[in-house]
Amino acid sequence: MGNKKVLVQARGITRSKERIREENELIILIAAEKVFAKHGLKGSTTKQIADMAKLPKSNIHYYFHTKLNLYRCVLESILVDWMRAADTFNKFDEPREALKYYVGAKMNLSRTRPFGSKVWANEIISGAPEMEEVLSSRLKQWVDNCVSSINRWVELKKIVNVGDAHTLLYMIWATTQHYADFDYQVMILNNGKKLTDSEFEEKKQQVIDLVLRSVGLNP
Amino acid sequence: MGNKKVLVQARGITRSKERIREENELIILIAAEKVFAKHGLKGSTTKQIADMAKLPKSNIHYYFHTKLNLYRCVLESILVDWMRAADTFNKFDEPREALKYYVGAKMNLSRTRPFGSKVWANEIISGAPEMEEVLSSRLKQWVDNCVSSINRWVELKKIVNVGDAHTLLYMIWATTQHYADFDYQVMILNNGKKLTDSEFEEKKQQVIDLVLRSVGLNP
DNA sequence: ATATAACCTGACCAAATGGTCAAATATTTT
DNA sequence: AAAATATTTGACCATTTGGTCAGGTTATAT
Repeated sequence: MGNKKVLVQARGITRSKERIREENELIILIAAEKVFAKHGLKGSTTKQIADMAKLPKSNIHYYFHTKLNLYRCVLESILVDWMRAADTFNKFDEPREALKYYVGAKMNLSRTRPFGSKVWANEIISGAPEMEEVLSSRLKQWVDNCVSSINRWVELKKIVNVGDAHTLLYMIWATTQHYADFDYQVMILNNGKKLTDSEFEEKKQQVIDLVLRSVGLNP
Repeated sequence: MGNKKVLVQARGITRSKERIREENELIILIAAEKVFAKHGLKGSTTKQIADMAKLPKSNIHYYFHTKLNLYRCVLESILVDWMRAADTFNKFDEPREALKYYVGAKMNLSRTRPFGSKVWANEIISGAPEMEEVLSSRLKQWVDNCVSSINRWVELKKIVNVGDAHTLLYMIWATTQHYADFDYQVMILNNGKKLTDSEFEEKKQQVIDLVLRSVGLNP
């Protein structure tokens, strides 16, 4: 069999260098997100991540050099999704719509990316050693903006006076993220069964209704 | 100087064996709670705990044998406080009082024992490998009871129909524990300053009001 | 007083871990 | 085709870690 033919055939099968890097980095990021979610930064080992990614450990270091760097990349990648969900808050002027879509978006994120939420939770619980800057700059700015919106709604008598707007925001964050971070507990209290998609949609609507009523809006 | 006198004097200063064990176990438990809160089970080292307790590492092993056993003891000790707070829920028949005191008790716990809350959060996020039994027996039973109370209130038209009572319960847990688990984030968004006692009392009242309104009660 | 039991701790060890490296293989460029 | 570049991976290493242990000190029972 001629080498050329084999090579040509191989071309169709083998991946280009660019794709190889892209694919492997993604595989590793996904594996790392799961492992970090379960064990935190210090508790996770590169071996565990390698096994989860079904790659040799050296390969992890080849693409991300150090565990800490990989961890930061995971956090960065999660941040992108979170910021997109955060945007929905400012897409609507009316509190009913803004809150409804924001809470919905956060609930969806907890459903689709629970490991990411857990990694963030772990990071914050540990005192946010790697995310200090993001928190006090990007997040702070977004929150300040958000707080202004809520205060304006209060002034316009569109919602009741909730006191400090942060309290409302924290309630929304905590409640929606609970379904990701504490999914294991939720499962146990759901008679040991994971929430089905339709069950989850129910909960989502219930959370939205609770939030709307909490600011004096009738769902 | 007679030996007897020295001995008698010494008696007043030295601790009895019983007290020594009591005191050291407590010192170690408190230190371990802090370290586990920050790094989780796998991420914490016995050396870190020893340093925090200002005792040699061997001493930690002398009293608790293994890291895992110490971790379980920390969880057990936190559970006692949590169960006490949980009791307040059933002390009142009227939803307004029951919810007010329960939310208040949970907020107080987040304030007084934030490290304990973090250890629990870490444990649940990691899939509750050590607490499976407690969750599916003791906690499940308490929650079932709680759900019944809420459903009864709905039937008696004392609160609005919240759908699944678990959703309300999760909102309360998540929101109150947020002030412990994410205290670092709360601090950063409070312009980098920890909440003062009076600020915290304000937030507590605001959370209570949000919860009451969320079930259709006018605070 | 003396024996016994509990407490204390530095020295030590086997296993695990993050990371390196050189050599092999695969793709791309010239 | 061959030189250059990128990927792959097993072998290896220094450090860290949970845990042990022997030998010491301190309190208590007889």
